[in-house]
Amino acid sequence: MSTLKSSKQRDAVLADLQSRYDHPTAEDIFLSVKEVIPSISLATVYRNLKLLEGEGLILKIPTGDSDRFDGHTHGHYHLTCINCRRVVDLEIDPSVTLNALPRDFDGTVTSHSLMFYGICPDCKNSN
Amino acid sequence: MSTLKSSKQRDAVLADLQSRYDHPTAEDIFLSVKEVIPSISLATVYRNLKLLEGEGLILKIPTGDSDRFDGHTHGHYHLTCINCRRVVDLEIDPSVTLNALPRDFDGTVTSHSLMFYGICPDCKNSN
DNA sequence: ACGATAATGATAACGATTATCATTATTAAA
DNA sequence: TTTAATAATGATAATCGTTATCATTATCGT
Repeated sequence: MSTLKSSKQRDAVLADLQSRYDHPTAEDIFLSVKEVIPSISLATVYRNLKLLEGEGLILKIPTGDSDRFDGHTHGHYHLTCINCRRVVDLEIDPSVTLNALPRDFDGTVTSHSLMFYGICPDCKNSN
Repeated sequence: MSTLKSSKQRDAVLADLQSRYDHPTAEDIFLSVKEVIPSISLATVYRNLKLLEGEGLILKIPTGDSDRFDGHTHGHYHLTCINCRRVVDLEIDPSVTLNALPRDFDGTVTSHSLMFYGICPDCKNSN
């Protein structure tokens, strides 16, 4: 299979993502990295975001509208603001139980959704 | 403001969603409801999914690819299969803590993400 | 029935993301 | 250090999911 070769564009995308604590879209990252590498193409940003996600170096956050990305992969959670559509970090004590998840913090929580990723029973049993 | 009028198309979309336990895309629902109302348009399905979601009668599940929908709004969770891309239900004891979320059930869990919805601190403080 | 307007079906338009392709950069080996 | 193989790039076309438009039809209170 193909082996990864280094590129300054990919390094710059990763560096940008690791330096910020908002949750930018691909377009946001493109505009930001463009200041450092003016010739970079939006397609290159998308390509490298996908590669970096595959490497486990960044996280893709599906939101219903444009995907957001996060350069910090340690366990933490997010809140999507239903007013401004921003995605902000939310630190939660991991000893809290599901039925006691925050309804209230510095902002206001109205609901939550929990998605697991893995192998479904059907796929697991048909190998 | 505008008041909702009943329509058999909307009723059919809701009935379809409430009768099934997979997590169909808008296209899936379109094909299924088409068997009952052959003249229905894909646009009508999208329109009504949005209306029903606004009414709180169904749930939209963002997944990174096409959105999925769920006609069962009681508290339960989902697993996205990274192999077949299906979304399946996952019942979890609500007394479990975040740091003890399942790594294992009938299938296999490799990771999870928790998204909250509400008002972010900035929006809350600038009203 | 009637009038106001919400809902429909058909389809064009849109925005986000991916594919294509000719060119350039990286890498390991000669 | 050339060279050959191939991964990565930039530009842009294509795709795909979803939304907007618009003329027509259905619903509902009067």
